[in-house]
Amino acid sequence: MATLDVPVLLRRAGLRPTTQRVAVLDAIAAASTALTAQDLYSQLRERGGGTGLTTVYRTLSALAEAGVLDTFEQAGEQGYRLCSADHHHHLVCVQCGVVEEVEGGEVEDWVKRTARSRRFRVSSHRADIYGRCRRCA
Amino acid sequence: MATLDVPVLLRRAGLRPTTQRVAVLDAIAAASTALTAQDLYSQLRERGGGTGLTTVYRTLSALAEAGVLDTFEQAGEQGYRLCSADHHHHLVCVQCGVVEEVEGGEVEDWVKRTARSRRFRVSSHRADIYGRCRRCA
DNA sequence: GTTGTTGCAAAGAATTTGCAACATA
DNA sequence: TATGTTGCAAATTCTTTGCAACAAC
Repeated sequence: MATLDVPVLLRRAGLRPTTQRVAVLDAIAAASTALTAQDLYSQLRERGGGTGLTTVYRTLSALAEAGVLDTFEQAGEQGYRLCSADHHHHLVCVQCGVVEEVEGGEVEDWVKRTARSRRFRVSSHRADIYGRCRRCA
Repeated sequence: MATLDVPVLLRRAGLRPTTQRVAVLDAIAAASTALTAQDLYSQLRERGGGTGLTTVYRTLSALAEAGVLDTFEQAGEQGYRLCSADHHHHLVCVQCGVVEEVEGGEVEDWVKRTARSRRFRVSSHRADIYGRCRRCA
């Protein structure tokens, strides 16, 4: 894994790298699954760092908005996962929750072709695969 | 559009075709966009039919579970849309909300190929395109 | 009659907002 | 110092549950 400079990532997103934000992003970066605001709040709280739930919510929204995090719906809650800057898709393990990024390949052609035939002006698309990962299968 | 027998659809889903359920499914069938439980509740209420919010929620969950409805996340709310029985994907207009079903085409190949290369056992997948429909573009 | 269904009121749960104290550039 | 940030408490909102009355088979 490439070294990750959390403070720089925050600055790039237009956010001051405060102690709390760094703690949130560090925790997300260390995870291989998507985490919810509540997950992060308990996790940070256990580790003693005093970060408020409100701050966790605000940090996550801002980072998702900035494209630093991908979002996933998980049983009525919003999950967040660190992601690469380039466009990508996901392989989500329904058992352990691990999320792997994968390239779109044929999906991108499908999007173009489909949009053209329906005269649809594409602004974005999303394609995810759910199942069991190598370890859980 | 093929004629739609709402009571039969309900029975197939293992639900008694009560007045309230028929009203809910009728309203969904008449819509070209995904509707939330709250949407449906107000709509049915305006039309005078007395259907409780609880019933709307319960009907929607049951129908989604039975595969009669597709679900979409819309700003923290769950949207529901009538769907065909066969596997399909969507074209969602971000302006007017219209949802069109489309076939997967290359997507299906991509899913197989990707899963194989990552040794992933697929249980489902989802691919949706967002943008402006013909009329809104 | 038996079993499924409804809907109110209350409970639950996630998320947002107001605002005064605080930290950073 | 000016502006961005925090976090508590309260408010919002969506959704679920308990339960007694009711409807369908």
